[in-house]
Amino acid sequence: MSLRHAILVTLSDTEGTGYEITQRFTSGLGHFWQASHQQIYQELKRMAREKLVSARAVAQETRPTKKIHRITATGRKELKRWLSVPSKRQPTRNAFLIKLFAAHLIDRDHIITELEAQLAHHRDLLAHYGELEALHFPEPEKLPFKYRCMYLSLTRGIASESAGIQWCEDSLAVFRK
Amino acid sequence: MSLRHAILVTLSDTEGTGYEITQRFTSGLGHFWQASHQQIYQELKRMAREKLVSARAVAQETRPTKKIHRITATGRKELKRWLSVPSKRQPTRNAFLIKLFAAHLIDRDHIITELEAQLAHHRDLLAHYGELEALHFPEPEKLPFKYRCMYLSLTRGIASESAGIQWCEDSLAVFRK
DNA sequence: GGTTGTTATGCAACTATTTGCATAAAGTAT
DNA sequence: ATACTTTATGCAAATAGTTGCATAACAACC
Repeated sequence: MSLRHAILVTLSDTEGTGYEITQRFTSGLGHFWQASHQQIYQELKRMAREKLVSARAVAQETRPTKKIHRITATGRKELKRWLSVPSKRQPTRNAFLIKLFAAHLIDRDHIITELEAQLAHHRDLLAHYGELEALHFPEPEKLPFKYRCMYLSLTRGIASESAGIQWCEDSLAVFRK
Repeated sequence: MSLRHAILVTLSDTEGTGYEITQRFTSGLGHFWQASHQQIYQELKRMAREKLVSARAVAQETRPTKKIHRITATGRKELKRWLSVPSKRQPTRNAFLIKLFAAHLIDRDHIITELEAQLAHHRDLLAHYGELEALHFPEPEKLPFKYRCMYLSLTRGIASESAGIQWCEDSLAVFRK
């Protein structure tokens, strides 16, 4: 049940509508926990029912009425509780590695194409993380503790993608040879 | 729908019961795609209905009757089809990184404990992969193509865990300072 | 003699996620 | 003019995965 906790994290600083939370997921937190707007709206409804967030409707002139969600004291307490208990690990699920495992059943071109796609994706993400780093964390050593933590989660992404790139390049070399 | 394809991969060489397939997942393929026995039994039932596998019951003297599943021609065709189309990537879901992102809300000891747990887990996995490597792939350059592919998927695991260890150690240094 | 582990299967209930659809109005680009 | 994107919400159905339980017999260990 981490989706609700991820939502609580996005709301712990700033209140927001389902739409805004969806955007925060797309740009920031979503790199660690992806969620669609349908999921987020549903979860917000449940969270409101359980008093983890409060919702107030705000009518707008030109745009549809929006519902602004704010974390409650209960929500904050629940977030802290969750942060303090060890989380069990997500099960790994990587379809590409299953394919590679059985790659001898198809021809090399397919594998190379997939490997290239993986490589391109790792490179895109790494470039994106690099931009975030340059933009938000130009001097990481000088950051206050809070941003230092956020920066660390970004470095995790950078490390993963770098390792992924290296592995893809090495593997491509094997198949091209 | 990769579970069924992972099952087809395990059956592409050797037939097996739900129980045996579960074990194969636990030891081998399960490093890329985890699945419980309940899931596997259900999926096998569906796959039998759709003629991707055939099942035959085998009575045993001392043990319960078992159902041996074998991949059919249709199943093999479906596996090849799946292997040849680019797979969309699994959404990332890493609860630990959400926690780290919001780590400033709790005290450092909790974060250090979690980081140590992550580190221990990465080390365990790396050690395990190292054993698999020594056992099954002592001389990777000399492997026939099929085993070369399997070996590559193992090296992916090794690369990921190594990167994870490095990052955990670096991050722990930040928090301990 | 009792507990634990292995072999072997499965149902039922629940939670989580995905996919497809629907509405509605304004802004922006071709 | 027309098409696409953005803002803003949501329902419904389907698929996927988790958790808890149940059965049954033998083998190994203490």
